[in-house]
Amino acid sequence: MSRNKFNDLNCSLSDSLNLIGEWWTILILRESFFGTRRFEDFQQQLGIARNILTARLSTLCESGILERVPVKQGAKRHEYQLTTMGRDLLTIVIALTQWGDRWLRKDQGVPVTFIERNNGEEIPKVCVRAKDGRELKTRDIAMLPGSGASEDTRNRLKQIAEKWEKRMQQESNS
Amino acid sequence: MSRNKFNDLNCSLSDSLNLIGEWWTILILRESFFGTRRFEDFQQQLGIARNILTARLSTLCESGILERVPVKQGAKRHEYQLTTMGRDLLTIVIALTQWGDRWLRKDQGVPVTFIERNNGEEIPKVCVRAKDGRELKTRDIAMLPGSGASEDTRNRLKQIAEKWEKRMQQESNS
DNA sequence: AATCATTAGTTGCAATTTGCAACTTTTTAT
DNA sequence: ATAAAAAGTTGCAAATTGCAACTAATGATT
Repeated sequence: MSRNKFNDLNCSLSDSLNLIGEWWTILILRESFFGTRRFEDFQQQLGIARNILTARLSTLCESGILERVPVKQGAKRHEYQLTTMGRDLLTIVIALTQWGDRWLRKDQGVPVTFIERNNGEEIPKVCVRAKDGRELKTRDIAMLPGSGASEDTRNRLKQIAEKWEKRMQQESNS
Repeated sequence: MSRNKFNDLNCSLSDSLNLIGEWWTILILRESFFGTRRFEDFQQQLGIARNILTARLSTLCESGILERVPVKQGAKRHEYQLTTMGRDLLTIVIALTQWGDRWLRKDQGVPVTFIERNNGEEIPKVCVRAKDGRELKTRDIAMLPGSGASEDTRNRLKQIAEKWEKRMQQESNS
């Protein structure tokens, strides 16, 4: 059977993963952020199979994350460039990299450091923050149905909230 | 041939993706953040095949993102709970969800809104920020070799920097 | 203690996906 | 004009995924 494209979950997370959750896709995006634009360069930097690269680049273009741009005026050959939508994935690329740095490189040391180009200051940890900049953890966050919530989503969120209540009570009793 | 476990790229991003980049893994983690702990509940909520769920939960436990905890004192049956390492992935789950909200739900409306549990305020956009809270974009960020950089990494970073210089010059000339 | 339902997996098989390498077709460079 | 590089495409073998049926424990009920 075909790989479920996570559809029925009424969650933007599944939608995102349908577009960028495939093998190689995020590494291709990382290369894009590094300035790589040409098929051959992606292929050599990543060592990805050419047919897979073709497929991924096509999906990324179709979904509006990359766009094909002529190499120069009127040329038929093209480059793959990040769109605004694609550049907005920077957060995710950096967050994943930082997480790997923190948890998988404890001993070996960090391979790459991100700094601000202006002043050379190290980029702080990307994390969920309140308006005032405090880092928020799981238990600081709750969920409400949004404007596009289905009946299913509403029910699920209610369930989750109740379960959470119950757990908090248990904890305070013990 | 086996799926390349992106090894030779000396980048924490590839390491992260090796652990959480597989199909279903991030959705399983989302369920964990929602409070799901039992095999059967993951299975029903996600509709994932049981063998795949088994495989993913095992990988997640082996890599220290989840841990198996007895359901109660001395019970042999267990639950899957996020570790600190796992909870630190909240950033990524929320960032991916928000990205989907922004770019894939323009019309339909957002299914779920994240708020602060304390005060009900909406959670701001997760993004790369400077210390003072400014959102940083791709061009505000540069990379330096870190303490664990291989010779290859150093060379690559040098290349990238040079390429960037060149591009900036071209832009200023035109 | 015996029976039954639930939970948590396992197994086998069919359908997809991936990787590799060789081949084609345009462009670009000399 | 010729050669080399760029950008894919194609065919086939190997690996992964999904499904459904099966098994083995636990927990609940009588």
